[in-house]
Amino acid sequence: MLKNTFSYRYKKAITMKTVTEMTGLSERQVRYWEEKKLVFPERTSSGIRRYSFSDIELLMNIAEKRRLSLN
Amino acid sequence: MLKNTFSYRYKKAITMKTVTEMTGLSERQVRYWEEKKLVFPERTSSGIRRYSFSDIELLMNIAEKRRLSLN
DNA sequence: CGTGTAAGGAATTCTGACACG
DNA sequence: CGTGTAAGGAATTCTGACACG
Repeated sequence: MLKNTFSYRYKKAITMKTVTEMTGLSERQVRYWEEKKLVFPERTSSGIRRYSFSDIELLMNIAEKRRLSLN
Repeated sequence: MLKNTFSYRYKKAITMKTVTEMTGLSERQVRYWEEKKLVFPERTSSGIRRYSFSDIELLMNIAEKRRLSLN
């Protein structure tokens, strides 16, 4: 059961559109932060990025910290 | 923490391609079982289906039962 | 540096239908 | 009944580049 719990959180299964909707970030931002080695999506065989819920939380944390540093 | 655990499992965030890869089912099968009221994905504003990990487990359970009944 | 955007192509998704059995 | 498939269109995703500041 615990094992499954973790797999839900870390399983890379979510595509870009859903990520931008859940985080409020733009595609550009999400890809840029990947370029900066802040997030590491997997890729499907055709090159589509797939993120985990954990990745999404990470992105939201980064965004929040950035907001705080700007104010 | 527990609340988050459940949200990972039930959050509708996964699109068709990933579902077919995780379940081994065809798109046709997944859509047909929806037609039969066995699974209930959400839809994005543009009409794209989104499934949860729970949905995927359900689909795998259905597939497994079907396999057993055929043997 | 961090992000928006237009460009062009490729992969994904959708529906309704026909086929087979 | 349950599933495959071809059709056509729409939405998504990708990369590399230019722009701005």
